[in-house]
Amino acid sequence: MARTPLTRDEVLSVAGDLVKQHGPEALSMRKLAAELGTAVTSIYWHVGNRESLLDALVQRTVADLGTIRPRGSGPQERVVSIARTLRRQLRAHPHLVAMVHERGLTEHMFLPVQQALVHEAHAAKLRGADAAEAVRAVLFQVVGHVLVERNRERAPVQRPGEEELWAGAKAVAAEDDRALARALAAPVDSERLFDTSVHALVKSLLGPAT
Amino acid sequence: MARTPLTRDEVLSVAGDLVKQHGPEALSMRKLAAELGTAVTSIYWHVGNRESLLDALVQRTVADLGTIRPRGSGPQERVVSIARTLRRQLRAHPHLVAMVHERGLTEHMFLPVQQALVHEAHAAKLRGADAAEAVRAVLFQVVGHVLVERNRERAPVQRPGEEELWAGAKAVAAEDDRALARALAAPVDSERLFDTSVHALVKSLLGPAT
DNA sequence: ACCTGAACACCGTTCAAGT
DNA sequence: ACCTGAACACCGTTCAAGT
Repeated sequence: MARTPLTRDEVLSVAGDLVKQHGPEALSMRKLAAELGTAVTSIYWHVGNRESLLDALVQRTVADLGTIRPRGSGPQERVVSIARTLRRQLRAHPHLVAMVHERGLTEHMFLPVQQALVHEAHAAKLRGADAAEAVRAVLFQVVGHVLVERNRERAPVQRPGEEELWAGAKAVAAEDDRALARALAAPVDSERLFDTSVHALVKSLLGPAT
Repeated sequence: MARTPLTRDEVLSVAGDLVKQHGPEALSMRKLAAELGTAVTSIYWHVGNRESLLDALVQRTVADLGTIRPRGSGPQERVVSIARTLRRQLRAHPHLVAMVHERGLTEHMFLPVQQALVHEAHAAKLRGADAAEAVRAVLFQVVGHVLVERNRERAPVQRPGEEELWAGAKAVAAEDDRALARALAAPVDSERLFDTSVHALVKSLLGPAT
């Protein structure tokens, strides 16, 4: 029954799989030990405790984050492309990204993106504090949107859902605009909404001064 | 030692206090029982179990959410005022708001805000699907920003922090823009950033078509 | 250096028994 | 109708003891 010697890497890798699948709250030291075929206490020798195990997983995630290659001709298009890529990356491993966030390593994780955004802001003739604020506005926008999306997806059936809220005859709110009521009753197309919002923000921030 | 009869309201109120102060993860049935001066099992008679206790707290929060009075002359100003108010409300009881979110009641909680935004979109001459998308874009923007803010505040010391990241001589990223490097090294003024972003978004969405 | 089981102090929940 | 303690099945962590 005796198994091959346990390694720190093996612990992290199996723990990472469990977290990716079911989230950090589903990771118990006892379950992990069972999965590894060792005594619970062996894990402690290799990784200290549960908290530092999770910390180590987070470090890995940050290190693994790829770089960003902006596409498009003008700065505005390229910023939108950066935003789209970032959204996709963040949505790929939601549990791990959430953990990175909780541990305050978001800034670190986003350094490459921020550099790419700085480059585009400069290309759009923004300088100094204006450029910094544009970069941060886009970053907040993207991360915020992803967090809202995540929350909506994780959430169970909305009660009452958008449909009931806006469909009924009592939907006075829609102010006699049937098309509006219909649009608000339909489920959110969050990818489309993401594009619209980013475009709108970028247009204001990087567009010609008015 | 025998205390006055336990009521469901009392359980909820004490539980609510504990959650407001230390978050839901700090609420254990045993601690709550101790606080109430009863046996752990008495709580179960009144509220079922831990999960439905938290559900009940969430219901209360949603019901307690006040209405919104937009200020300002034009639709753009008024939307910004709605956004500011919403941000303030969401930041007042972060733990409870997070729980509302997790339970998928966000939509319900935001009905009044959404109605107010619909009104302003109409005032800005938006109709149908365009109005709906503008309303949702603003809502996502505000909620997203608040979530990012919350995460940043909850997070421990950033390592490396923005300062080190952008200050060093190796900060090639800043592309010879000293003012930019300085701005990115300074801590985020997230209220100002919020205003900038919302203004930018609103200007694009509600402003004159270009 | 690495692994182990026993033990401690916590959980949420169920249940039969009390009044 | 309301409350109770005992018991069950879980936790994370420590520690002395093994090899």
